[in-house]
Amino acid sequence: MRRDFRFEPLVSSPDARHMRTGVIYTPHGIIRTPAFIPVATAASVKALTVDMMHDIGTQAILANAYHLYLQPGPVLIEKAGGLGKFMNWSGPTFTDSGGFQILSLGSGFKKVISLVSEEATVAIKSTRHAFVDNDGVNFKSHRDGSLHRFTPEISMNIQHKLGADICFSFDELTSLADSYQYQEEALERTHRWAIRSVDEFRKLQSENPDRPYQALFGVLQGANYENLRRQTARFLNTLDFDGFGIGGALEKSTMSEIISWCSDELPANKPRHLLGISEPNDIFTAIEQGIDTFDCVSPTRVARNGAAYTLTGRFNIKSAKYFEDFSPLDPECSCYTCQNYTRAYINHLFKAKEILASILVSYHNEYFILKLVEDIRKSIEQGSFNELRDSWLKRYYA
RNA sequence: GCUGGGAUAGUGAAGCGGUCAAACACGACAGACUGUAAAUCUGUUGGCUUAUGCCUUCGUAAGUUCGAAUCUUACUCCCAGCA
Repeated sequence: MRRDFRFEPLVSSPDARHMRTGVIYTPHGIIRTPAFIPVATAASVKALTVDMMHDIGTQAILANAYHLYLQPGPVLIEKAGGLGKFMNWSGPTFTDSGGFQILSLGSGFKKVISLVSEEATVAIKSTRHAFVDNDGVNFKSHRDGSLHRFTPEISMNIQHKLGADICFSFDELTSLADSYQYQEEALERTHRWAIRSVDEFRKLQSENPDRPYQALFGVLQGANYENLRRQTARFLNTLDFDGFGIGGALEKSTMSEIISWCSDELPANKPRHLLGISEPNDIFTAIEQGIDTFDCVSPTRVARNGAAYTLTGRFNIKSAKYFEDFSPLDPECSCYTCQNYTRAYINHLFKAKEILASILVSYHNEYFILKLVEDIRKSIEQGSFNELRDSWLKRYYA
C-alpha cells in the first residue's frame, strides 16, 4: 500500500516549544500549516459555493461521517466518486468519525460541550451511559428517531466509502461533568476503539489498493487530566496513525495546557489537528502550542445569526444601530463582501430574511479566519509571532 | 337612511364581571453560538424605573357594580346587507 500522505514540518518557531509551520501532502493537494479547515458537515460549507471557498483561500474542508451516513448514505457518495467529487471540491478533505455527533447530539445535545451545570451532569449520566457499551454506541437518528449503531468498524467503513484524504478514528467524547473514574474507563474504551479503527481501516485499504490513500488520525481524549492526556498521546503514537486529533470539551482555562501536554508526547513528524476551535484567542493559543490544523463550525454558524468578525472584535450586524451605516462590515477587510456591500444593506438583508445575508457574512467570516491563520503562518516564518499575537489580540479584545 | 357585525398594546388576534398590564403570533430590541438536530435558541417588549410597588391603558363620554377590556346608554369611526 502506497502511503500517499506525509507531513513536512518547515519552520519551527523559537517563540514556543511546539509551534511550527509545515506542509501536509495528500492525494488531492497540499495544506500549508497552520491551517484552518472550514467545516462542511453535510458535504457543504453552509451558504458557500466551492468557487467562493476557493476565492477566500480554503485549503481543505471537513465533513462528517455521522451526517453523511444518515443522509444521503455512504454508498451514494462512493458511487458519486467520493466526497470531494460529490460536492465538487477538488482539494483535500477530512471526515470526522461521527463519535462526537453521536454523543453530543441527541441525548447529549447542548450538554456535552459546556457542561458544568448540575443539570447537564445528571442528563449525561442518565442518558449517555445507557447507549455506550464496550463494543460501540447505539443511538437514535436526530432526523427521524430511528435506531442505529456505530462501532469503530462501522465508522471506518463509512469513512472509507466517503473517501476523504484524512479520516479520524472512532472515539468516545466525554464531558467535563464525568467523574475521573469514568474518564479513565472511557479513555480505555477509546484506546481499544483506536486499535480496532486502525485494523479495520488498514484492512479496507489493502482490499482496495487502487484507491487514493486515506490517512487516519487517532483522536486524543482525556478531558482536562494531564496524566490521561499524556497517556493517551503515548498510547496512540504506538498505533499506525498518520496524524492525531485532539478532542474533548476544551475549556478556555485549560486548553493551552492540554494541547501542550499532547504536543509534548506526539511525534514531531506527524500533524496535530485540533477539533472544533476557532475563536481568535483560541487560534493563537492552539497554534502556539503546536496545532497544525483545526476546524470549526463557528464562522458560518455565527454568520447565519448575524455576527461578523472585525479586527476590532465581533459584532452583530442585525443591531438597529447599523440601519444607516454605509460602511463595510470590516473597513479593513478586503474580502468580496466588504469590497462590495454595506452594513446597512446587510442589516436590511437580515431583517428581510434574505438568503444573501447568510451568504455574505459567512463568506466574510470564513475569509476573516482563514486570513488570520494565514497571517499567523507568515508571522511564524518571519519570527514575529509574539508581536502579531500581542498586537492583534489587544485590538480585537479591546 | 335602515339592519346586523365590529373597534383590545407596533401589527394581527384572544379575553366577555374579580386570578388582566391583558393569552398567543408576528414585529421590534438585546443576548448566546467553538469535531453544525443552529437561516437556530434565549430573554425583554405600556410608563415609572426595578419593586410579591405605584401609575396610565382595551374607540370616546357617561353610568351600573364593592369591583368593568368584559354589563347599560349616547356618540364617533369601520365592515357587510338592504334602501
